[in-house]
Amino acid sequence: MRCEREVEQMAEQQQTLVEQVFAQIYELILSGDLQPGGVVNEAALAQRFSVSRGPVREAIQRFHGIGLVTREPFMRARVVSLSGKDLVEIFQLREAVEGMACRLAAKHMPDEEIAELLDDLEAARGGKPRPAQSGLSDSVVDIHTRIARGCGNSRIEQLLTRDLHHLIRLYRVRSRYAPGRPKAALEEHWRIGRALRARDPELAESLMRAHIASATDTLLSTLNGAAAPVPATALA
Amino acid sequence: MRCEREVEQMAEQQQTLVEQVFAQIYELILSGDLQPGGVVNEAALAQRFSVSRGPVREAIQRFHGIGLVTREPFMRARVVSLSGKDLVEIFQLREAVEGMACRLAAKHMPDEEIAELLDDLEAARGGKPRPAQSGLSDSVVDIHTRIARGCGNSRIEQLLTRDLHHLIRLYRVRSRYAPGRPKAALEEHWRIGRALRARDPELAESLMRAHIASATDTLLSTLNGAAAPVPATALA
DNA sequence: CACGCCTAGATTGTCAACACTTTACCGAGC
DNA sequence: GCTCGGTAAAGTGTTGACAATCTAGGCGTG
Repeated sequence: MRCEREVEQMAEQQQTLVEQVFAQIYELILSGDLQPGGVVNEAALAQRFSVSRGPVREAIQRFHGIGLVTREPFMRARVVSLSGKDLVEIFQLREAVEGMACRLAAKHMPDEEIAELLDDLEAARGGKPRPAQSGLSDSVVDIHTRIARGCGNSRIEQLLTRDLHHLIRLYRVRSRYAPGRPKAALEEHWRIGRALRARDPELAESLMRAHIASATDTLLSTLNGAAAPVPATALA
Repeated sequence: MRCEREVEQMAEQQQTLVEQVFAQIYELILSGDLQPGGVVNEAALAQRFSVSRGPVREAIQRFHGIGLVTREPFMRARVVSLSGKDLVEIFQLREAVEGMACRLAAKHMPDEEIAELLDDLEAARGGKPRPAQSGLSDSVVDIHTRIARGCGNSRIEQLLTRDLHHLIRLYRVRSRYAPGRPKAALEEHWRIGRALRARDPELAESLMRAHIASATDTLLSTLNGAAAPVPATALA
């Protein structure tokens, strides 16, 4: 009755090949296996995933729509390569959107989530590496992601955690921390957390914006100074 | 040497079929031929454009990436249908991003563009329908688009003029103006223009945010009041 | 030795056929 | 008469083959 691909299908959750290929290519990009600016070879990927080129092409078009891949007729598709200018632009956008997310989070985020966030910040400030909370608690995700998730606006959440995060994570793989910045960032995080607990939207927004603006400054000086790979995500 | 499709290719600018199909489907969506929530039939579109289903599928995947089309395995693809909640979320996002765009525009927009903008606002306020500026001057585009273009941050510009505009335009086709709102909007536009000319980033940003927040309020009451199609773009 | 043509390989673009899934319709049974 | 199952049709998912294009390397000519 069913074809011989049944087993495979079940193991793959009845997903479409396009979905799987999309996810796998995404992994390749994040892991650095496909580097920014590197070519995306349809045939090679198809062979690697044991599928035909059709699904691979469709997945690549989707990446094109998302903005992670650029494409010109008959030229090879390439993973986007962000210039310093691009990164600054992204950080400016983040400043506006995360500020708004923070404002909304101060209004809508549940009390317990804020409390948990403050606990984690406390632990981080103390330098202790969090008491390995058993199970897959999502309290390990960073403050920016948690605020984005807690802001109650799914479109803002998507933009911050998916679209922009995608781009910034491209440059995370071999990131190094900017000296001195993490400590200042921690202090700023702490202030933001308190503003959330105080349910002060105005303050929360302005603190977050200042926080990211300061990260942008650090980013700029890093860009101008070293030719080293940009530690974009280590800044905020 | 060349194949018999040469003529056709030349006429179509050597574009890829995927590109053409993408553009044509986009037109169908904007024109209301493909309605929000409506199904996107691959075979029908392929036949309509005289291509095979391959390019159509790839174009649809790109729309999926952009967020204009939703898709579930083996279910038909559908044009996104925005709920009232979605629209409010989009307007909140716009408030943040257009505010930032306005701030940046106050810093970076060229003097002559600002002057031109103020001229057009003046004409609009006077009620005169602009002296049909010959040629394809882009001064006819609305103030929001012009500020987005003039902010100097291409990513913000893309988000405002492409991604979000796409979504909002879905609901423009048979839009009706909210009574009284356009006049207030015109006045707010005017104030924003003056803040730009004064090169006051703080003021420009806060005015724009207030402008969009006010449009959001109107949107909300429209949503709660009438069941009529939402005149989203007529608000700001 | 440099430069340009030009041929062969690699890669992308398009298509038509086939496999699979859902949906809608229709008749049997209660 | 209504519901439940099954079958046909419509639609989506996937594939391999073929066409068009770009790219790299060899060859001859100046």
